[in-house]
Amino acid sequence: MDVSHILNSLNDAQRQAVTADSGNLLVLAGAGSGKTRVLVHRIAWLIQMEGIAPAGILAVTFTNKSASEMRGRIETLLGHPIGGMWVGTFHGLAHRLLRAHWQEAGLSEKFQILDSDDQLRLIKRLLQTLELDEGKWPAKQCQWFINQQKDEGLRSTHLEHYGDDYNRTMLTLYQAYEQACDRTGMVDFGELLLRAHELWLKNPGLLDYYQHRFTEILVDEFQDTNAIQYAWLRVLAGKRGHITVVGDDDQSIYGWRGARIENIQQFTQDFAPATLIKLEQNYRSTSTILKAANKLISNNAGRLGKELWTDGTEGEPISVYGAFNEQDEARFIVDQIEQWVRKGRRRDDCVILYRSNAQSRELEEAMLRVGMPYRIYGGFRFYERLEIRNAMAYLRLVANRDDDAAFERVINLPVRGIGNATLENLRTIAREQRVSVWQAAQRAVAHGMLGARAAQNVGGFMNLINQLEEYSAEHELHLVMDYIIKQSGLIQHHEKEGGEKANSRLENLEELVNAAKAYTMEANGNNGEPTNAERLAGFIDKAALDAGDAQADAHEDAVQMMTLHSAKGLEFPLVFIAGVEEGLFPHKMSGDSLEGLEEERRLCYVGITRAMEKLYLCHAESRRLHGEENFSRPSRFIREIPAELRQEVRMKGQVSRATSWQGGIAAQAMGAPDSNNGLRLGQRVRHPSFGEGVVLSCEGNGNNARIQINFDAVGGKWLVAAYARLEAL
DNA sequence: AGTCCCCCCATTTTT
DNA sequence: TGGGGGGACT
Repeated sequence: MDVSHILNSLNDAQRQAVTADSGNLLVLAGAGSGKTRVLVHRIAWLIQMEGIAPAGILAVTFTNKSASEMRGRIETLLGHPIGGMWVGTFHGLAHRLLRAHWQEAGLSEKFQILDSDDQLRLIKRLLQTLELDEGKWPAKQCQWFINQQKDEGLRSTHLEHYGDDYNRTMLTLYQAYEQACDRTGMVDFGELLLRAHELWLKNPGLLDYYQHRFTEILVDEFQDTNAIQYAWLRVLAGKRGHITVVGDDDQSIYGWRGARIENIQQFTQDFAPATLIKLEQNYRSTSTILKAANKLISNNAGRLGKELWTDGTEGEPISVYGAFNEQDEARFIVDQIEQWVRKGRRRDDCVILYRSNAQSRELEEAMLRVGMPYRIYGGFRFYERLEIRNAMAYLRLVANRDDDAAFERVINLPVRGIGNATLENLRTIAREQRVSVWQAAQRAVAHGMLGARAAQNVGGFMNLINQLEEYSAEHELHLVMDYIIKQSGLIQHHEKEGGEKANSRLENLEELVNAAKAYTMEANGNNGEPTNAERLAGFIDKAALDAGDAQADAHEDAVQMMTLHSAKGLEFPLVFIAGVEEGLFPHKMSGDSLEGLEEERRLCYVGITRAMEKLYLCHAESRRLHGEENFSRPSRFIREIPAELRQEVRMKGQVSRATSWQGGIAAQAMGAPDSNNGLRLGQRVRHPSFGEGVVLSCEGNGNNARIQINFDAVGGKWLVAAYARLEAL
């Protein structure tokens, strides 16, 4: 068989990885080394050369985006649809299993996915029911606790029944939460994985079937797997299964949400015998950028070890700009991008990366000031938007009356005179009779347990839902969606809000109708002819599992802005990393533990390796944070890059921010207006005891003048100009 | 039921 | 500094 189309475009290491004997394989794939390509080509190799049936292959990713990208690339390479192959996210695959085996998994046939927002709402309600003080036990923290347990594979029954107040409270809550989910057939994200794992353990026959079916398992971004994902894979692979994992321990940046870097570090032992292949040739960056990245990451301990190289050019040195403050930093970056654009390059090719979202504001303002188009990644995605969630809640109730989360969301939205007292009544009934709130409402209305008005309003709402269901039985999904947003009164509700916001909400609702239509076509293509009810349920699952895109309009040539985390996997010719300062990056919340610091360093490694041609690292002497001025030193990460690869960008003599920042003022304060030996803002100075620093600002005049200096060694200080004995450098 | 005000908080994000 | 959430007030 001709395999040239699979192997031709590959380098030696890639080819080795693609053609490695069927068995356990760890591909340690550096940034920009062709990781996805190897995965895709290996799948093609297994099918076309090893004779593995597509249905024998399971490919796992973390995000829907990479799953669909992989699916597309496999189909392109094979030249035909993937057939029986399973390609999806951990959660998507777990969901698929649970839908197929809901009985064995101990679930209701109509179980629904509880996303984070509904999960949080449920926890808040439980805290109230349990009469726990929400000040002492913030719902967010409780949610965090529960998810953390599930990520570790722990149910409430696994936890100790003693311990301190915190442990006992969390245990009580966790138990109540599990009961509430079971009662209403809700499955949260962690539960999908946990149940799927338990499904293996509790049903040996089923496990055996899947172990024989999936003889080849491939996992992307393996360094991001958490304990339960790892356990799930391990059980499935069993003693016989062959597993190929691809990842990069140096790009493990999600430890804080349960990812275990140990999983990749110990793979070759845990899955022995296993082959290790390193992909170190980089096709993205200049050698300068790669050297910097290599050197930086070499400060981490316990690495599997890997050194990126390129046969490309050396490129420009890495520019380091020390700004006075965050405004200066932003302006500098905008300046550089303007120059780039003037040279005929695209704004699309530029990205500004930052450690925390709060940093985006200043940058945005600088962009707006000069009218430069930009796009910020992050924020709410389509199915996370309020209006979409509201509309989807109606659809969910149509599919499943016992969906308490959906019920609570829309029972009084738009307002239909059902107040908190009525709702509390219903909740109590539901709890006491161990039924869903919908069922409680039915009983309450039937037995006259509510006031006349409340009963009428609740009855009206239930009629509406029933009516929607009747309609849905006989109409296409997108028509149902359209009917819902009109009949429910959601349109009027959002219209009332007025303004630009209302417009965009209404547009989104229309878009939801389109999304439903698109889903129908997609579903019809995949599974023959699903019934209306099946399509409806499928659409609801899709919305929960795949929140959709953050932004729809991507046509304008605009500068990209995003956090370092969300930049993983992307590449840009021109990269700026802003706020490379101690306390911000590495962030002070992570800096006190070695693991935290090393993860920050990996994050920096990720940032650097995004750059193809040119990299700027920026830091500011002073930065306004939470309303107050902070002084910080350049990040240690800058120093960890060899000096010969860096180039300091000289600070400009003047900062044109506000008048108080005009250069001459410091000199004036020194009693030497217009002097050319005087100090200006940004000037480097030496103090006999504090050492070297930079002039930041000054106040007052004559003998009372005070100068603010950010010293390298001791940080920000105000000094009386007359006594400061400063020496200009 | 809706608005307003005050207080508190403040990495990183996918499913 | 600013946003979000919760409580109190109209």
